[in-house]
Amino acid sequence: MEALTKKQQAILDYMKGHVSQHSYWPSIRDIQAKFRFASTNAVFGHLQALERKGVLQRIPGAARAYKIAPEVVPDLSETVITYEGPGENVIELDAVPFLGSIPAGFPDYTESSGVVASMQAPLPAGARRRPPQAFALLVRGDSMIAADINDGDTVIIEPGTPKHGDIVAALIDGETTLKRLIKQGSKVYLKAENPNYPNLMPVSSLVIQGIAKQVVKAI
Amino acid sequence: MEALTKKQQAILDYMKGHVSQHSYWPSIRDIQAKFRFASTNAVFGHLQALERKGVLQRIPGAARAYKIAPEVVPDLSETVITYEGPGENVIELDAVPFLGSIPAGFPDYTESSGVVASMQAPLPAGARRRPPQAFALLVRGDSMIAADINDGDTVIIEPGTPKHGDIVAALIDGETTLKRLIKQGSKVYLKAENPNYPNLMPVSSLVIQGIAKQVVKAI
DNA sequence: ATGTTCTATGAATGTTTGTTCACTGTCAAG
DNA sequence: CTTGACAGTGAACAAACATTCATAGAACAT
Repeated sequence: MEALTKKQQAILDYMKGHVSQHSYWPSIRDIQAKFRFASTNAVFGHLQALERKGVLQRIPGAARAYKIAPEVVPDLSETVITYEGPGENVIELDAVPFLGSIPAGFPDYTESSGVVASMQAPLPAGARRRPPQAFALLVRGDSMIAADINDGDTVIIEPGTPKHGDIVAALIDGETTLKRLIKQGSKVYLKAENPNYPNLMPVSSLVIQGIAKQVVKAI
Repeated sequence: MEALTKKQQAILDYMKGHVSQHSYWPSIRDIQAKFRFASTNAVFGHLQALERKGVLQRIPGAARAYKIAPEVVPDLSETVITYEGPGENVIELDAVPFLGSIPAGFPDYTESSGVVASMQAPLPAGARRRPPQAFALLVRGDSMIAADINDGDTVIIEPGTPKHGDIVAALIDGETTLKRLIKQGSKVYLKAENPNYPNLMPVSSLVIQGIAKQVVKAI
């Protein structure tokens, strides 16, 4: 499998995030607006590249119609992880499905803050039929650095309803972010664990993907 | 929640099945062709009705873009079911998620054979983020009558790779069917367990949703 | 130096697709 | 008998959308 360029990966990630959040694919113009292209043809070329490299299938002539190759989903079958499940039982997972990368930075401010812009939805479209209860994500960015979650680390995400103080994976504007959840009364904020970033980020409509339960440090 | 008419239910089911199988929504004209309407407006009216009744959300102006209300998913929380899991352990599930109805008949021949045409994809779009490993389906139709699976029964479906002779839930042409899987060499057939129906149904591209593991009889 | 690939702009085209309007028939309630 | 909700035909429109063509700068290997 030919490797993807940074922009191709970012576009693919955005598309996956859009599907996860909205349940339908973005149009070419949606992608164009997201990445601030001046021409739809820029997007078109990237989509062609994604299809040529075998990670995306376009349906000719149809609007907002794509498929994603299931094979793009890697896994952590080689890695043995002790995984703290709900309750007190510790499960030893030898094959936590690995479902992509995730940015810990602010999606829309990434370019000016030096955080890697690439992010990935936790559930690729081709593999969402019967996803596991828990999954692993690769962290990109440094906004969780104060929580000792750094670029390159792997985070185990478990579905569930998060409490105040939990580190959550949340979908905001089609992008997945990793942040600490702050509840103040009825208001919900996301807090980046990096002193260089603004502390509280008010969230109107956020979709919690899951709760970060364990971090596997990069070596 | 206002009740849906038969046709509305069928259209909603077809849309869900289409998303499950193709990963993108059907266009109005796709639905029109499926139900042999002479006018797109027939579909349009039904979609309006589905939205008015709160089970479907349309995105105005956008093509192939819909959302499904998560609340439409009922459950079996009241029912306690002993569920035979993989291996020999028997699990007592008190809340198997209930994900819709399924026809046991032939999707395209239903009108002439008296089988209820309504079917439903096992994973509604609004609830597919983190579906459970096992789920329950309501059986519609009588094509599995010889296997003592009748209209109104509930079947517990478990994901997995089926063997020859297993009763499976399979997606064919956007519709979910419940049939026995027959493997003859490299060829795969689906067999309806009803002497009134043609015995073997050759399948070119079928998507196995899961294997029927247990039947909860209707009372 | 030079061709090639990648990435992008800008404009144009033609199809797909949602949406609207006018009209008809059916069926049950008042 | 009438009214109104429901389901459908048929035609037409306008916006959304994918796609194509012409062009060009940057990076990079030959």
